[in-house]
Amino acid sequence: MHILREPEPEAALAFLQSALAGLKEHRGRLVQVFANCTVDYQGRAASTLDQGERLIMLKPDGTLLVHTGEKSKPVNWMPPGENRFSVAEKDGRIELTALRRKPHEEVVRIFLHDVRLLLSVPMRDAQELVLRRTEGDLHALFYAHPELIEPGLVFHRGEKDTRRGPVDLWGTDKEGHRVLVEVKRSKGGISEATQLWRYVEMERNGRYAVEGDVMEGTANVAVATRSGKNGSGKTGANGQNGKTSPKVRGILACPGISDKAQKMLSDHGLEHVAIDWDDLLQHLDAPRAAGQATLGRFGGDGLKDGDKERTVRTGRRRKG
Amino acid sequence: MHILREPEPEAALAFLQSALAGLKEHRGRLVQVFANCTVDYQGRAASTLDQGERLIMLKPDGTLLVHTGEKSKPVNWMPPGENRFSVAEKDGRIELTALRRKPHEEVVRIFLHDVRLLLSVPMRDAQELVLRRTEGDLHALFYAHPELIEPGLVFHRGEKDTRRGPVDLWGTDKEGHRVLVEVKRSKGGISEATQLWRYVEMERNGRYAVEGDVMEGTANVAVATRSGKNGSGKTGANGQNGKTSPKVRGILACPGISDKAQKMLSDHGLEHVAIDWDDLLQHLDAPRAAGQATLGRFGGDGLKDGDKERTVRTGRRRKG
DNA sequence: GCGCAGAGGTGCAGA
DNA sequence: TCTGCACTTCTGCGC
Ligand SMILES: [Mg+2]
Ligand SMILES: [Mg+2]
Repeated sequence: MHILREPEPEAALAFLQSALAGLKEHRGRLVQVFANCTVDYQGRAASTLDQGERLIMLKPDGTLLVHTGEKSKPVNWMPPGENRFSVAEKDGRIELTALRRKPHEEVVRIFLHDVRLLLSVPMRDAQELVLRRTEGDLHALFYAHPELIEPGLVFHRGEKDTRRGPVDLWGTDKEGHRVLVEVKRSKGGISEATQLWRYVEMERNGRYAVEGDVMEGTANVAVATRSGKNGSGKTGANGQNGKTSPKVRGILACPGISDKAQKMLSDHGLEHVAIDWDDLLQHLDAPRAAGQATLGRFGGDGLKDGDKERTVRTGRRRKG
Repeated sequence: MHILREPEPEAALAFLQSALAGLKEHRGRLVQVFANCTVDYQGRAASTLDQGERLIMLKPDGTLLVHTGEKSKPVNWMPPGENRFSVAEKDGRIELTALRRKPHEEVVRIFLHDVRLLLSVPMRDAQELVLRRTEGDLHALFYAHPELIEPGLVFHRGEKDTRRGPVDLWGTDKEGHRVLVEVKRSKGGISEATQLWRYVEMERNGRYAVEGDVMEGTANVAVATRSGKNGSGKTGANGQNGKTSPKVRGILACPGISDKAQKMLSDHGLEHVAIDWDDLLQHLDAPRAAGQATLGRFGGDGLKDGDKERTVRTGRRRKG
């Protein structure tokens, strides 16, 4: 570990040159510069940042972060990749530059007016984050236990590709109707409702599936029926033009939904199935063994009937 | 500035207690801990992270960041807010905890097994980032110069609220037809095309505007015409059922578009107007005075005719 | 490399 | 506080 406090410009330059050269040594080091600096960025956008005290951080994978004393996001940065760090002296001040060519030509130039502290610290870390309560957890759970969405439902596919992107779950209900389910880990907004509609609209209209252009004057068949004045009433049949069959249903499975989202669903005869994470975690939670998510004991319970509001739980998942 | 290298647990504890107490002193300090640690998180989701060397960073605004030697995003974190940091010793090891109640109950617990370095550094910074080439720059530019989108176009509103969210620009073309424009700073994907469709579908169908439910059996009128086999042909009139009038056009103004997005637009008779940032910046770029974006000299040039591909440029904008 | 979609997204503005 | 939305989003995954 190397530390240099309040260095003169020459010493700072030497330190940084050495630190950059050794950035990837011995499983990698974290290099930090506390300095009064200005920052210029050019790339996907462009920015300037006048003089102030910030923390500059360099990682062995090419990551550059510039943090101020506020907020959780860096004020300037460069994502990891084939980035080239360089340091040079110009007119008596040190210029630290990060440059990349891919996937966009980008450059961050940092002018160090006054270096307060320099660090180079080895970072050994073999562990990976284990994250639970992800959308993937819900996918696995619902796929294994479609009855949690609705009795009689069967899923044939996860991540089924419509021609408008992949829908989370793809199945058939007990009436034999096609069912598309889009799952969200948190409250659904209008964009999530719209995403579901994008998939369902495609599946309801074979016309759109054609490679070429849609014929002029043809009427769009996507239509909604009443879906309950208060949003929790019986959804009833989703009105659909008789020409397209069988009926295609769309379900947004998530905890809660905004008013606009509910309206969007209603407009197109789509449905919402509510998820309760607390219930889910309370019932599951147990299995701590490594490997795949344990979707063990799972009866038909945890399923409140009557108003398309249900309950579930999750396993776990490794990040990355 | 305080530095403590390879401290004993007792010294580390004392340092951290003092550092946390003085976190907001004198315009704020940045507190860092380099340590071999494990991390537990509970909140919107839940995670565990086994032992490894990481950087822990605390900001005066409540921000907590835990960085590994890889990636630009922290492996664990807590966003700024009314967070409470605390440190304590348990079974001979130090536990650093961050807790918040709003907007969600969340806690990050960090167990420090071996502290390598402790820092508390003052951070004075009065400057704010100036960012250019934002979507907002395009909004202002197009609003002031609708001819860059299309000759004869007039905008009445920016950020006009449809009942499905706010569309960027709202105007009338020279035929007297309603035009909705959604602007994107980078290439448009299927979700951006879908977003535009969400707005246009609403404006084309007064039926959806009704507070109550949509009637069963009504046909959706949104329809596409041929929009060119190669996507660059004459868009022609967007076929629309005669019942809804006047015609409502939708334009996605962005640099480039994916195939699926183009198909989505074509399916619904929506259009794409291409943006060329290089052209824009080349022509503008000049004004460096502070304050509002200068949308000065702007003729009808920079507008390649013939295939709904045009050109523009931007001003600048302050972040926050 | 492109494109889609999730994220403990974060940050912001408007109601 | 909630909602919609941009973001130099980042990041993972599939094609
Ligand atoms: Mg999905
Ligand atoms: Mg917009």
